[in-house]
Amino acid sequence: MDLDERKLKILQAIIRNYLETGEPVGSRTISKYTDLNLSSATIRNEMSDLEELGYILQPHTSAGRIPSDKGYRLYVDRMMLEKEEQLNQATQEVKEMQRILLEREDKMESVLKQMAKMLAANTNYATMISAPQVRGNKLKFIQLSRVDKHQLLTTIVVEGNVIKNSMITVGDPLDDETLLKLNILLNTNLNGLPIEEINLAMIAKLKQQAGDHAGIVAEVMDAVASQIKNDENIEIYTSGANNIFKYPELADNQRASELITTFEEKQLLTELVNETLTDETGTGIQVYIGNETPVKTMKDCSVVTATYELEEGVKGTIGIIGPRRMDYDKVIDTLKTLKSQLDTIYKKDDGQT
Amino acid sequence: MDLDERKLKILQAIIRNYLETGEPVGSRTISKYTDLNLSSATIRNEMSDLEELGYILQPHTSAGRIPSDKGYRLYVDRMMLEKEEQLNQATQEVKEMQRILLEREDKMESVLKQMAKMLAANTNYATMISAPQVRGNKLKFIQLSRVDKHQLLTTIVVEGNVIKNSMITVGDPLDDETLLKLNILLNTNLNGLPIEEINLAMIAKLKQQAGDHAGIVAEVMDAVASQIKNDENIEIYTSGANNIFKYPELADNQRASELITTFEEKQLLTELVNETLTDETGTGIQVYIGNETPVKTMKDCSVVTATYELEEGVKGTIGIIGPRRMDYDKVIDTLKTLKSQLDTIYKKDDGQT
DNA sequence: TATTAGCACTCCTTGCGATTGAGTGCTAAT
DNA sequence: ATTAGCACTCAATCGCAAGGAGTGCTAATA
Repeated sequence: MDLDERKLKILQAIIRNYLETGEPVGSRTISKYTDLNLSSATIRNEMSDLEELGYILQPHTSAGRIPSDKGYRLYVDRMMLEKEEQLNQATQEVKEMQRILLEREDKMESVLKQMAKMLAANTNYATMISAPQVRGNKLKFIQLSRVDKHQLLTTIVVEGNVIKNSMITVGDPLDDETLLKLNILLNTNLNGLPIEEINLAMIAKLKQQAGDHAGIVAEVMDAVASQIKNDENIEIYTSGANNIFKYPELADNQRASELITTFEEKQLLTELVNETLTDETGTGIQVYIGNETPVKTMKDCSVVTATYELEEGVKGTIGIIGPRRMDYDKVIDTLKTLKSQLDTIYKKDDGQT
Repeated sequence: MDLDERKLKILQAIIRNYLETGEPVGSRTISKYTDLNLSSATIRNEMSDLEELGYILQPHTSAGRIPSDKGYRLYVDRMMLEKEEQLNQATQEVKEMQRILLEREDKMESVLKQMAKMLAANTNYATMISAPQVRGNKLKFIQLSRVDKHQLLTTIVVEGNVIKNSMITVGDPLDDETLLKLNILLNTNLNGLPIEEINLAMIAKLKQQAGDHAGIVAEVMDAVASQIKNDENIEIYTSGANNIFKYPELADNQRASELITTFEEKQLLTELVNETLTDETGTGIQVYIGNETPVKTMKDCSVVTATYELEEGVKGTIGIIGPRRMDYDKVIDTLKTLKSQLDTIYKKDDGQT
């Protein structure tokens, strides 16, 4: 037995209807719904077949049918194919984001939050956005400055203009000359170097050259190292977690509690980000249905993600989390638009910010 | 009619029992519960009085009594008096926090998150912590550095070692001498100045002295200004929002959704922080019961807050949000301990970090 | 006079059976 | 191959009675 055209149409009708209502859909509904002009009895027979094939299932005898994960998967895959080439134009909001993201100020945090918020408001689902991650971690600039007698400020800039500061407290005040020497020492040795390539030998050498001020060098290196650690700790912004209460199938205490924790702790979401960033498909849009999602607490949800690329190697993930019966069509459209616009930044003026 | 000793004891018994069970408590329960050895009938009479006085209320006829906000208030106030002088010693965890907070690195963010988490885990309520806020906003240090040909890095340090960076893109590369001049110009004019005192006249003067590079000065001033704006945007960390699901009276969709939104958006929580920071009582611990809380979405909750002071004028708020029938005793103890330990930092080595 | 025992009354909760209604599967007719 | 018709299933809903926790009131008691 195979999926002929008619079965497909019926399946589609079932899914569409279920997405709208959230209720199991019966044969009579479909017999009116589709343009096939078939009686409910015929539909019943077809539905029976579809169930046998695993595309739909019955919550209990004498109930209507609901799509299975397999059914959703088919539906989504077909939809993705249809959409393949169609590119929508960007809204004004997206253009504004583009502008601000390019500037890469510390406004970025608030822009991403705003973006998550906007998406959540538009879609009625929960959303998350990971801040763009810099892969190439070359040191671009290091500087020690004296803030007052006992305090030095370390400023570290890495490729992609990620800036990091830290304060160092010193016992004896440093004079200008020493400070200059240290700055030259650090910059000539470290500038342009990928952080990963800084090894113990190099640190030892620097310390030796710093003489009395080896302690300061050590603290600077600590600050650099913590940059790497920070890197594992992806920043993620979420919004619209409360939207899960709009879908009864997610709103019971048990599930809601788990989901809320997931959104609040964000730790688990990093898995999702890592997953999407590595597992590249052609389109950059990924759909996880139910158990397919890498985050266990979301096994009753569907997750649609898009990876965007601001500059070469500077990538982030946008995710929309909703119930299985999410409006895939709209969500994928929205993400596709957003993604293509964000990507445009990179393609427009290649390389340089 | 007044509250004699016996009425008070009965009220206390009702509240204690209700805190434990969450169920309306009847006269028979109390008659066994207390050491007063009174029959349930007597208790009934007293309860009737207590209800008339507004300390307790009945969800419906033929149900037991539950405490009213007024009842809780009396209970909490009395408890606070009893606790007045008793100071508990700090746990190991708190001591560790002390150490890290003192260093005021960018680790602070993760420490505060950790702290919120720990509190939530210990108490089974939702928690929030606001990052310590600097009041005195004197500029301590400004510096422009060249990162590459077209990019300048502005580093601004204000009192309390809050650091801010921003990138400035310039068309024509600046030579070292110009850069040095600009740095001297900015520092001699602005160093030690409270941000509020920087006015248009001063900016105009600086721009004039900067000549060709007035644009750069303008951008630096923007960065300084955004420091003030940031100030309004208090950083708040939350944890344990999922705990609200443990209390049926908060766990219905309507309420849960509102609360979750409050925790996620955090915007509303700043009101709470502002409230607590201005409205100082002696102890620094505040208890808002039900409608007393400044955040409307929490009208069915009780909120206990503590303000802590790391250095002079550097304050933050810790809050615990739970149901009305929260274990006030434990919560207040915990917060009191934490607060006193954090405050100790300030009192130990006054003024200087 | 304060306390208590007793009793009628209220009203929420629980359980249970009957009813309803949407939907199916099967069979026989078209 | 399609459809009409019918018996059957089963979750959901309703009504109702029983149960029980708790109150308020009254009259007896110490």
